[in-house]
Amino acid sequence: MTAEPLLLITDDDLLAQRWQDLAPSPLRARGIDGLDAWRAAGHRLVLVDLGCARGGTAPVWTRPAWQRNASGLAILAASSTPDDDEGLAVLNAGASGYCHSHAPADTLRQALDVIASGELWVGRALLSRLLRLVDTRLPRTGLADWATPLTEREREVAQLAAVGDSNLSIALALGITERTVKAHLKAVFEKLDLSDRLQLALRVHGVR
Amino acid sequence: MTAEPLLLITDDDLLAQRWQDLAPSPLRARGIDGLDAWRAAGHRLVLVDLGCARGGTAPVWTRPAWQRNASGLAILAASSTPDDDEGLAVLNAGASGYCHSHAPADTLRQALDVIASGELWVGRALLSRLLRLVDTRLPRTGLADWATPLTEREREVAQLAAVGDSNLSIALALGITERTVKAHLKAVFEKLDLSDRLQLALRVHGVR
DNA sequence: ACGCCACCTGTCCTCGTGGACAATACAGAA
DNA sequence: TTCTGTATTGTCCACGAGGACAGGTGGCGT
Repeated sequence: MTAEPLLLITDDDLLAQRWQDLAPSPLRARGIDGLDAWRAAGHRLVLVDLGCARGGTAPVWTRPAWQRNASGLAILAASSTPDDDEGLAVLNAGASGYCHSHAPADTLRQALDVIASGELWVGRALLSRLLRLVDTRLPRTGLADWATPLTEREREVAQLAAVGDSNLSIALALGITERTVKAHLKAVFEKLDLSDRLQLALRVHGVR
Repeated sequence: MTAEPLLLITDDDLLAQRWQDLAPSPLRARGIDGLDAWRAAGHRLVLVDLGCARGGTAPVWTRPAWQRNASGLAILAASSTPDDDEGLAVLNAGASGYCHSHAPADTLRQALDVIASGELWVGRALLSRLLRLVDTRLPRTGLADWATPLTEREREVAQLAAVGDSNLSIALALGITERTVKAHLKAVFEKLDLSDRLQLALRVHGVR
């Protein structure tokens, strides 16, 4: 539960006080440059107030310090005036989450837990808007392509293999023998004319 | 922490067993009709396996029992063969979350926590795809992302490995020894915290 | 009843992969 | 000049993957 070291970035003293209890003993920085040192220290979890010097200067997520480190960090971006477009921009810039900076402590803590575990966190409002947007202009084919020649079971096995699961873990997940997994995968490889699971992963995930 | 009563809906006994530890003493139902009684009892939290009678019949989320109750419940829909379109459909049908039915227990528990608190849960893979779909300008971030901590040579090797080349063919392509390729890849795995070339391929190609 | 197919399992065997342990050469920085 | 980082190569080893055999069950349609 947010046991990981947390870095708070805001130049708003009141906000810093509100955030103080989110983790055992969070560190405080006023500028985004603290990111470099934070990452160098081997830490990942960051809560940054987008209100930091917003007026006038370029948005925080376009600064060098952000660009350099966003990839390796789990950054929860918080805004006191949440706005869907800002959320999209900051998420696309590598942040792991976007929320209201004055959200309840429980909500913030949960969001931090989620991004600390490697997932993404997007609030109800923005997320449901995303869903509505995508729903209107439905994506393209998707599944029917690689999955069509496969049986149900082969699809399941292929799906798991394509995200890097080993034969054994697939077997345990599906309650069958490792040998059987191999048999299914062999059929998958033949049907899709693939050489190994890496090629399968590329095919399943639409690479090329 | 998922203290709320939880209803498991699946006709897969193995899955039910895997899910048994998600909450103190979860209830089990084999069909979606249990939803009515569950809501009548004043409960909200549900984990439903979309594999329930999928073949042939209409998708679970179009059945009457679902339509009647989805709004008042916090439903986490799980699929053994996750597919973006299915995810979108089920979320638009009122589910609060969509995930892989064989996801690690910790992940499932976290997802349940999130939807129990009234938020929505969408896995990293689907969510990042949503973001990409909505915001069409995304190229720069993806490129320098995984490559930043790597040296020039490591990047070259990683690039080739990520499209399925064997160590030997990479060696031939770069005019070095297979052993050297291994050394570079070892460094790549360490720097990017990856276990093998399949994970590398997924990272390089922006999956998750 | 017979054949087809999906699903499941077993034992070998070969090979690529990734890690451990070790070493050389060369660049630029302190 | 020493030191650190990059690039290079070597041997040995354990493990998983995939192929090549060779089966077993149950459903389903002709």
